[in-house]
Amino acid sequence: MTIEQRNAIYSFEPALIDEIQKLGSERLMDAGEELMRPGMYVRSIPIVLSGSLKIMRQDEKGNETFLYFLTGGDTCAMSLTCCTANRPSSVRAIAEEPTKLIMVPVEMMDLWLQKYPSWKNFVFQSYQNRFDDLMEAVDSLAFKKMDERLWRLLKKKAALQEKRYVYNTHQELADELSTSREVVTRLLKKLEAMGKIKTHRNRIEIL
Amino acid sequence: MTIEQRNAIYSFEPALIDEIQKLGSERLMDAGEELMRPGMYVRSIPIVLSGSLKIMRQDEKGNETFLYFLTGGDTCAMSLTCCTANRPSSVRAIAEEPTKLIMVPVEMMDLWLQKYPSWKNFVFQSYQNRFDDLMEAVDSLAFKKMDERLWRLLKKKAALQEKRYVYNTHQELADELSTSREVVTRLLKKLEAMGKIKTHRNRIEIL
DNA sequence: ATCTGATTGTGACAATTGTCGCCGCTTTCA
DNA sequence: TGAAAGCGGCGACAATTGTCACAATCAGAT
Repeated sequence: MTIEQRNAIYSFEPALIDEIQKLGSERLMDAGEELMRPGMYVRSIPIVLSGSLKIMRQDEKGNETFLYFLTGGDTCAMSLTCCTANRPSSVRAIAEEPTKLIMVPVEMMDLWLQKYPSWKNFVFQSYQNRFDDLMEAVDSLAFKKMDERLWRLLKKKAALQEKRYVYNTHQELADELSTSREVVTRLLKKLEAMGKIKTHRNRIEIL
Repeated sequence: MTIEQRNAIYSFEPALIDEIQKLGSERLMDAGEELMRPGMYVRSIPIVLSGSLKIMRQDEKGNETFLYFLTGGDTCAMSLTCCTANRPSSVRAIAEEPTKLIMVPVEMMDLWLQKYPSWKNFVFQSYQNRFDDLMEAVDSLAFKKMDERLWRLLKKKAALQEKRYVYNTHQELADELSTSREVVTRLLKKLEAMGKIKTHRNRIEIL
């Protein structure tokens, strides 16, 4: 997928697309590769062209919890704010699958905000979408029990790649839910008994 | 506190201050009064002049959880996005104490973004601050046990008004933490035994 | 083929949190 | 003054989640 195709979604002006292609640099990431970690200073804004990024929050002791996914056309709100304020990231971003990004230098942010209405819309739309995503994460953490959180995570992962299978170990899922491996194993058994999934090694089938 | 005094913080241009005063309308809220509820359409952007707003997330079943406070100079990021996109609010905003707001008509948003650099900075700064606040809320929900969440909430409430006393019932605290009254009572006893607080009727003393 | 490490399964138990019932005290208001 | 409602305290128990120990199974490397 190219930036032109994304254009259809956000109606970037042709001149803006030119600039993005001229000044931005493409980056290909393998699944599991880390784009950003807490404390890191970000000097360019990533726009996802294809694949997906998993955004995680980390506490001081290294515990993690999943926040949301970024997919095609999305950008990281954290980058937008961190870049402009020159502050370090407070989240971790990992490629969930092979992912293609275009990295836009932070210097363009301000200029384009003035110059291109579509860029301004894109930025504001991104903030709004990320707020919604965070609200969903808060709902899950505050109101749902672990079994439902696990089930929702599995469905979201399956939907991402439009596949029936989720390729994760119990430990990986536990890390994303900030719980322990045994708990995930236990709840997966429960979901299996309920007929919602079928477990395999390194792979879970959504029914 | 007037908009001029906040000006020192955000360096609003004099012309912008004039416009805010001319076009905005002041609103006084009693403690506990509701400014916004989920599903409500917002047609003006509130800027807090004095006092504080409590922002809560609600799920479909009416459970609530505290997200963050807005205090002097803050504005609601939800309003910024909801107004521009004409979408209903997804949070509840309640005055935590007697609170003075200035309500700015949403029509000004776009215009001022072009016209006043300080407004643009203000808006972006607000997004960033609210993101930070939400991250703190997520940390609390994902990584902290109830006793520490309660303790942090009490400290935050005390700091808000720079007082030793927090005037809340156990039930109110339970609602903000999305737990039950008994649990709060139990944990308050524990905090009292640890010498961190002293409980009174309708009032908790932070030591 | 065998070893090794990663993955999954399981039982027992502890800690935390949620829920119920009931009590006594205080405040409010009729 | 008396009733009702709100507030806080307490004990018992259930449900959920966290933790530990250990076994069984699978996949890949040598």
